[in-house]
Amino acid sequence: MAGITSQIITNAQGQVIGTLPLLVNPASLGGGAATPTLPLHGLQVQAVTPQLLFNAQGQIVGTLGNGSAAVATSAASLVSSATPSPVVIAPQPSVLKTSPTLSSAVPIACGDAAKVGQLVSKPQQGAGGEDGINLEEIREFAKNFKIRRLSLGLTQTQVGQALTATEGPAYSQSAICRFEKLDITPKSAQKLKPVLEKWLAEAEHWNQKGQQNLMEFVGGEPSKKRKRRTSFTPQAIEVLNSYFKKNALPTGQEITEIARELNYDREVVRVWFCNRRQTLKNTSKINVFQAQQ
DNA sequence: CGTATGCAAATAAGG
DNA sequence: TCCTTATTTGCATAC
Repeated sequence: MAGITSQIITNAQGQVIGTLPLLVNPASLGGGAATPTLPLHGLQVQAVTPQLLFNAQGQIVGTLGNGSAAVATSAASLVSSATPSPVVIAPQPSVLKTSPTLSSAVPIACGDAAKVGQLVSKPQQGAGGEDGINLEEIREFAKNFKIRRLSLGLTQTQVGQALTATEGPAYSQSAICRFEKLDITPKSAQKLKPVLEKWLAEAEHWNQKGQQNLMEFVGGEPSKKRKRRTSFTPQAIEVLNSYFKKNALPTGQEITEIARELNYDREVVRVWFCNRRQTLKNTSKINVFQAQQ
């Protein structure tokens, strides 16, 4: 049935590290939801480096040449086709419903939002998501982004750190990874795309002026926008849980005291209780439906 | 070492 | 100010 949308280049670990542009998603039926964007990425504008694609290790993993898309079969292993689905669909450990007996697709509480990677492979949405988001375009960009990032010889971590330095929201390696894999909601992707687009263009700009400039650009300064995630010690968790067991909704005064005792920020403790309540509620909700079996 | 991912901290939005 | 609900995002660690 479904053919191959493009050739996927993977490394030895089986991770996708790039693709060879071939066709653009033929899946769509007569709809012709063709993207206005060109099938070719307009990134060879700058021939900073040859038209070769390297991975972080400096291995040649492919070329960007127009026409002669010869693939260098060096140490890197190329897996063309053989992949049933163009986009990897995350396992999504969501509630499994293997029981054919009852086809009750009860939307237990808040089902997890579908990821771009899953959505993009579908023709249309049903109801609910009236998003005017161009998933195809995002998918295209994500693929493109990865190739260009690799061409600059940058890692996800470097991008994440650099992004934290520049204006706009900060993101971690995880975020970059998820964006590239499209393991995020369309909304998030839509928000991230312009940020990455702008940053990447700037990075390429500096790279042209010399790799030293790129590294300078990448090695920005802190400038954190989002509060760093707190990591509670196991001991603190224990204490918090014991308090929670006694009273899940402590007063402001009590929160203040607990925070002082554990030596954590008051706000952090308050949020911990909020999240704890939420988790408990969701968990029990699921159990109600999943009780049997 | 770089990337992928589970769990949950942080944030957004509406009371 | 702080709650709830829904969601986004990152630490820690597995791969």
